[in-house]
Amino acid sequence: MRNDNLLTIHDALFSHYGNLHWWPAKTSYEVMVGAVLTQNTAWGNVEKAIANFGADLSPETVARMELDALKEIIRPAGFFNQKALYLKAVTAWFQSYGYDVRQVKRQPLDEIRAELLSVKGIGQETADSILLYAFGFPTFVVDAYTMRLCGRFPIDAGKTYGAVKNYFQANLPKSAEFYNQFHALIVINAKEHCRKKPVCDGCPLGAMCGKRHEI
DNA sequence: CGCCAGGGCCATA
DNA sequence: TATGGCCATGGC
Repeated sequence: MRNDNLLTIHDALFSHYGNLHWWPAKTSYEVMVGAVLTQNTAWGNVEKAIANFGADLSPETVARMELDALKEIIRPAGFFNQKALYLKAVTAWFQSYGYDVRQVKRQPLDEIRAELLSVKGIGQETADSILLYAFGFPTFVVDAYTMRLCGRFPIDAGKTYGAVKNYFQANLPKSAEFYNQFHALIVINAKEHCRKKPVCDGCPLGAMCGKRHEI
């Protein structure tokens, strides 16, 4: 086995979980909101917050809403004082494109990414999540699950966000669809098996994992 | 009960 | 550049 080959890992996960067609959201804007709300937060809590918006989770609504009202809606997602400000900020950024997904997609990836990183509350992971899952840009998302995977496998992907992201992008087909799918597979497997406290029984990566026998 | 979850900001050295 | 403290809820 070539355990330095990310494709080996991807193929094993894909064989097990199949095509996930992922990120649980109906609209691009909902992806943006979810990306902010899930910062260091369990997705189940994000779902409660999303549900509190009711049928009207639109950028226009959030832009118009009183800050205190927004805080109450997103309270279940935690860190609501900051996240309410973050949602206002990213919504204002989206407004500069007329809330038009097509306008955003027309811009160069590097420019859009730099813009998002300048928005309060949007760090590298949140930016890449929005770029990939809301707008379909080919940029790989490095999250805690990805870092954990790298830590447990005998691969030298680097330590910083940028290093790991570059490693993935250098060793995978440059495709938004592929990045989307692979990251989704990493998340699913991290939740089911590659937890902080590992559940190795039945893990599709099995013997590939360098820490498999050290637990 | 304590631990943890799909981070990011800010102050400090 | 690189740590450390802080933010908050809900599931287990």
